[in-house]
Amino acid sequence: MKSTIASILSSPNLHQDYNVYGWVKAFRSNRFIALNDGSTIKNLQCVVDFENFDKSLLDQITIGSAIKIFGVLKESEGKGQSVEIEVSKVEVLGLADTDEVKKTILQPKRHSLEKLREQAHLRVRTNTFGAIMRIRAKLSYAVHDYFNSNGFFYVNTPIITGSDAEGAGEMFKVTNLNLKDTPKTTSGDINFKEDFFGKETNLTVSGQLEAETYALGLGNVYTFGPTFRAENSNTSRHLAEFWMIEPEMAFCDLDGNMDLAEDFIKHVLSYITEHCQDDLEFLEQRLLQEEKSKPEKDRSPMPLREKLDFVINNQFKRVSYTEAIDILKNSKPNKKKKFDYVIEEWGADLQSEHERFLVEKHFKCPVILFDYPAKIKAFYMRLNDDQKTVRAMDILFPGIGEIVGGSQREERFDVLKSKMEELNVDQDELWWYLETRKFGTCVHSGFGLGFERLVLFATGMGNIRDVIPYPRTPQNADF
RNA sequence: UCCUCCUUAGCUCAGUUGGUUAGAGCAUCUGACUGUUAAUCAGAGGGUCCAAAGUUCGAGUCUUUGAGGAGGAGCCA
Repeated sequence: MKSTIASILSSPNLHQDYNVYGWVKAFRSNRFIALNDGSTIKNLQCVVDFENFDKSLLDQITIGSAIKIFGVLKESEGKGQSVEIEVSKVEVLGLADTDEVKKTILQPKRHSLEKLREQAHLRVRTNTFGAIMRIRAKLSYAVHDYFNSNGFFYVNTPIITGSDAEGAGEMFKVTNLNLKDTPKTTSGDINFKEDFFGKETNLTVSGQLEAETYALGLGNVYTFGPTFRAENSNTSRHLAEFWMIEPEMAFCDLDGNMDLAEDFIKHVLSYITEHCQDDLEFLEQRLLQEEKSKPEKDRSPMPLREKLDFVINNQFKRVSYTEAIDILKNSKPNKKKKFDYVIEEWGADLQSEHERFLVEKHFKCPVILFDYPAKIKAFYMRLNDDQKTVRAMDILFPGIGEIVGGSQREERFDVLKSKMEELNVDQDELWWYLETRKFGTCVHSGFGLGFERLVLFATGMGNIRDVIPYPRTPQNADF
C-alpha cells in the first residue's frame, strides 16, 4: 500500500514495510535520498546500500526525479531525523535530466521570489511554496468549517454579471462578439443585443448584492469565490483575480458584523496555528533569515507565530472614524507635517500612511475603523441618524492594510432609492436589489475579506503574488 | 496611471575615472567518499553584459528610446 510521508512521520510503525512515492530533494553521499511527496514540509530520509544497486539506477536518482521506494522503516542512525527507510527497491518513475534541472529553480539553492514567480509551475516544489500552499488550503478549509458550524449557508453567486453598477472597480468585459467586426447600433455604438446574453456583461467584482438577496431568505450566508478587478494597480497587495469571502447576515447590525469578522479571523488563524505547525515554523525561520539583511527598523517586531498568537489572543481595537481623525490630527507626524497628506479636517479620506500609523505605530494591533463619512463610502451603506456618517467598517492589519471592508446595509427603501439617485447608480439595472427593500426588509450586514490578504498575513509573506498559485496582474497572465 | 530603482554565467551578485583576455560564490559535469543534513574534497565546462540607436580611437560602464521586473502612491479586498 502507498503511504504519504506525513502519515509515516506522524505515526511511524518501525520494522514495517512501506511504499513511498515522491520527488528527490537531495541525494547525498551516494547513499541518502531526501524524499518529499508534498504531504508535509518534512523529507523522508531513504538510505540505499549502494553496493547492492546498479550504478546506472543510482545515476538516475537526480534532484527533481519522481521515484518509488520500497523498504523497511527503521530508527535513524544519523541525527536530524528520528526514522528512515532502509531501501530494498527503487523505481525511477520520472527522470529529471540534470542538464535541464540546472536551468530551473529546482536546483538546490536559494532563489529570489521574483525568479520563483517566473517559474510558477515549479515553485510549489520548493519548501517555501509548499508551506504557503498547504497553509492556504487549510485556511480555506477553516473558512468553510467556521461558517458551517455557525449556521451559515454557502451560496455561489454569479461570476458573470449583467450589472456594471456594483461600483467596486473597473470590470473585465465578457463577450463572444467577434471583436474584429462588432455589430453596431444605428447610433454607431456596439450592439450588445447581438451578444451572447443580449446585453453587456462583465466578470464579477463582488457577490455582495446577490448575497444580500440570499441572506434575506436563508438568514446567514457566505460566498467564497473568484473576484475580478480590472484596475491597473501594480502593488504587492493587489491582484486582478483574487478570492473573496463575503458573509451576509440578516437581522444583524454593524456591531454584530464586527463581532463576527473578528471571531472569524481569529478562528481561521488559530486553526492553522494548530494544524500547520511545521510549515509555520519553516516560514518563521525563513523570515528571520531574510530580515537579518534588513535594517532594524524594517524588521517585524514579532516572529511569525508570535504575531499570529497576538492577533488571536487580543481584542481588535474598535475606533470610530471621528476618533481616528482626532488621533491623527494630534499625532506627531501630522503636526510635524511628516505625512504626505496632512489631516486638516473631518471628512478627509484616510490614506495608506494614516492607516499604517494607526495600526503599526499608535495601537500596534488590528484596528476596526467604523462610522465613516457617507461621502467617501458606497451607496448601499446604512446612513446614521447624524445624516453624515454611514455604518461602514474596515479592518486594518499591520503590514497588509485593509483586510476587510464591510457595512450594515441600507435597508430602508426610500433612503436607498434617494442615495442611488444622488450617486447616479442605475436603478433600472438594480431593480431587483431595490425590490428586496419592499418585501420584508430588515436590518442586515456583511463584509468582504480578501482571502489572499489573509494568506499573506498568515504566512508572513510580503507580496500577494506569492500566496496564489498563478497570480494575475496587469501585463501578466502566464501559466 | 504616476514616482524611484533594477536588468552582467543556470542562480545570486562584483566589475574602479570609459581602456587590453569580463570575475566570485553557489549550481552543473568528471573523479573521490558506507552516516550525510544547503554533505565535503579535487578538477573541468559555462557569457548575445535586456534590446536598438547614438557619443567615442575605444562602451558592461556615458546618452536616448523601448522591453521586462521590483518598491512606493492612487484604487481597493
